[in-house]
Amino acid sequence: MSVPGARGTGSEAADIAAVARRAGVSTATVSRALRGLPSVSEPTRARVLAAARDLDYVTSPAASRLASGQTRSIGVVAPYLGRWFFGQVLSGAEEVLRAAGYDVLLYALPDDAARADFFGRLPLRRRVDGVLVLTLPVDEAEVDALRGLNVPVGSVGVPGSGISCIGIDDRAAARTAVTHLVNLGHAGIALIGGGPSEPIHFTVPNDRLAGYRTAMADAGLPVPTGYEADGAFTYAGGEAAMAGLLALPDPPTAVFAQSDEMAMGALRAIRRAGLRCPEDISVIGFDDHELAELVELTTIAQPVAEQGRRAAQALLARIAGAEVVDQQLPTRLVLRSTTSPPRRARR
Amino acid sequence: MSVPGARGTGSEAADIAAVARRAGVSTATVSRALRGLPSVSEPTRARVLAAARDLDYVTSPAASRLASGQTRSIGVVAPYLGRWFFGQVLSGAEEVLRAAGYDVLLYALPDDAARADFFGRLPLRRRVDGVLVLTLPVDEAEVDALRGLNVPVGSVGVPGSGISCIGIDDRAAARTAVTHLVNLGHAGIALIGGGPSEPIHFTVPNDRLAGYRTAMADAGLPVPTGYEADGAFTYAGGEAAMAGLLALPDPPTAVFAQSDEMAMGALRAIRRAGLRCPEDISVIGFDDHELAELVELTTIAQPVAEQGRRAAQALLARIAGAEVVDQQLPTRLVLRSTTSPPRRARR
DNA sequence: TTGAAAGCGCTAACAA
DNA sequence: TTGTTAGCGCTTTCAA
Repeated sequence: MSVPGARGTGSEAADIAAVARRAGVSTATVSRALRGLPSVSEPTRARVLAAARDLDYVTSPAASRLASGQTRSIGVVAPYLGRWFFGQVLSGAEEVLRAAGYDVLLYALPDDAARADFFGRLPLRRRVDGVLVLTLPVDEAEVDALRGLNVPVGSVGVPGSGISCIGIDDRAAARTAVTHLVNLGHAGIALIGGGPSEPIHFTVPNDRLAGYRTAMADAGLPVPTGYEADGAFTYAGGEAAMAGLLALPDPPTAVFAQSDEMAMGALRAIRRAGLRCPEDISVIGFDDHELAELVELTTIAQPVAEQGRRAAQALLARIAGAEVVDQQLPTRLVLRSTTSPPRRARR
Repeated sequence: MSVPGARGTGSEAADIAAVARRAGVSTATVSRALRGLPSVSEPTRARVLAAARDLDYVTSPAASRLASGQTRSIGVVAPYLGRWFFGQVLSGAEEVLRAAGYDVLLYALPDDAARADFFGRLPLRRRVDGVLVLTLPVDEAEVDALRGLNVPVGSVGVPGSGISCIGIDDRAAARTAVTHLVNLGHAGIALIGGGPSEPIHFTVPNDRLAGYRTAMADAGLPVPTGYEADGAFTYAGGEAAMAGLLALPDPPTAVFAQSDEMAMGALRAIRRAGLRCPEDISVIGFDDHELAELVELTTIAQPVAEQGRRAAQALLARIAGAEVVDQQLPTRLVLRSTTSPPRRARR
C-alpha cells in the first residue's frame, strides 16, 4: 500500500519538460542534474531532484538512448542457462553489471539453430554497449561477427583477438588432475570431455584435453584407442561416455572428467555396471560443483562466480576506455573419496 | 571471414532514410515493409527488403521504442540465478521470449538490499512490455509496486490479483510426499522448508507446509516442537536443518524436504552424523533435480522448465490482449532409495 | 498503397 | 552555471 514504487494510476507519466517547469529550469538543466553532471549548482540540483521526486519522474531509456547513442545495456551470451556452471557465472556477472547500472540482456544459444540465427542476424546490433560471452564455443567467423558489433567484447573462457578473457589455466589444471591419478598408481586413465570437433576459439575442452595428454606423456603412459570419450559436458553424456569406457576390452582404472556433472554421470554409470568407486575405478572431476561434496567427488576447484564478476568488471573497464589484461584465476585440487590407488597397481 | 554478420567496418550504419532512398520510397513505407504490415504491395516490399539487405540495415531499437512506445522487452525477475530450479525455469522462459522476438532483461534479487532497491526504484519502469516473476517471494506492497509498472505481470509460482500464475499444486504434492512416508510406517516425520516469515504472496513454501501439516493431521500424527525446520532452500541450509533435527531429543525417522537441494544437504548431514539413509532415517525431496537420480533420492517431480515456458507464453498472450487463466501442471512421486519403512515401526 | 510531416522524450552543442 | 535549439531515427497520423 505504501511502497515507494506504488503510484497513483490516474496521471500520465511525467516527462522531462514537466520536471523542468516545476523546478523552474530548462530541460537541459534537468537532464544534467539528474545525471549528476558537475556543472549544476547545488541549489538547482536539489530543486530538480525534488521536482522529479514529486512528479515521480523516470527518464525514458528509449529517448535517452536515442539522443545519447549509449544503451547502458550489456548483452550476455551463454550456451545454456540450466547448467550449474553457467548459473554461477551468470550470477556473478549480473551482480556486477546491475550494480554498475547496466541492463542485462540475456541470450541463450543452446542449439545450432539458435547460434546460426544469433550470428546471422546479430540481434545485439545497436542495442548494447558491450557483449559478455560466457564459455561459448565460437569459431573464427563468429568472432568476426562479434567484432562486427563494434562494441567491446569480454568473455569467460573465450580468448581471441579483441576479446578480453577471464579464465583459468585449463591445461595446467587438467594436468594436475591427471597427475594425481598417475601418482596414485593408475596407468589406464581415460578422459571424458567435450566433443571432438569444437570450434577453435572454444579452448576450454581443448586445453583440458591437451593437459590430459601432456600428463599421460610425461608419465610415459599410452592413451589407448577409445580412451578419449565425449561426454558433451552433461550428466547424461558423462554417464553414456563412462558406459562406453566400461565396455572397452581393456577398460580404464581411472577417469578424468572435464566437468563435475560429467563426473557424476560417470559415477552413475559405474554404479549401474555393478562396480564401485574408487575401489574398482577412480574418478576425478572439474569445477567443484556445489554437490560434489555430497558424492565425495575428488575434483579441481575453480572460482566460477568470480570469473563472471571479473569478466563483467573487465568489460565495463573497456567500455570506459581502459586497457585491460586477460586474467587467469587459480584452481586447486580438492581431494575427496572418488580417487584411490588401483586395486592392484600395474607395471 | 564470410559470416553473414560480418561487415565492412568503414561505412556508417545505414538509417531508414538511406534505405528509403535506395528503394525509391518514403521512410514510412520502409517502416511498414520491414515490419510486415499488410498495406504494402509485394513489389514495393521486395524492393525495400533488398535495399535493407544491401545496406545491411538494422532498425534502431531506441528510435523504434521512442516512436512506438513499445519496448519489445520483457523483464525477468528471479531471486537467484545460481540454483538449479531457477536455471531451469529461466531456460524455459528465455526460449519462448526469444522465439517471440522479445529482449530478455534479467534482474536477480538475491538479498534484501537488491529487493529494496528494485521495488523502491522500479528500474523496469518504461523499459519493458511485461514482467515475469520467477518464484520470488513478494508481499502485498511489492505486488502493488509491480502493478505500478502498468504492464502485464506473469509468474511462476506467484499468485496475486493481476498476476497470471503458472505453478503446481504444492499443497497436494507435499501431502503426497508426506503420505508416502506415513504409508511406510513412519510416525516421526519432520519438515525442512523455507523460512518461517515468508511474505504472504510467496505461497510455495507455505503451501508445502500446509500439505505437510494436513497429511500429518490426516494420519493422526503429532508435529513435535522443532520438527518444522528452516533450510532456506539451499544445500547448506538443508544440511544445517538436518543437523538440528538429529540433535533433537527425539529425532524424526523421516524427513520431507521442500526441495531436492535441501534434501541433498540433509543426506549429507545424515552421513556426517554416522547414520544411514534410509536405514536410520528416510528422506524425500521435491523437484526431481537432475542429480536426484545419482543419489537415489525419492522425490516429487515437477516440470520445471515447462513452467518457465508456460509462464512466458501466458505473459505474451496477455500482452497481446488475451485473457489467460492460471495453470497448474502435474507432479508425481518418484520412488528411489532414500525412503523405506522405519527400522522398527512405532505405534 | 504511398507520402509528408509531426512528433516520441531525451541529450549535446553552442551561446549567454 | 544555465538556456536555446537542433537533432537522435524511428512510427504514425493524415492526406492523397
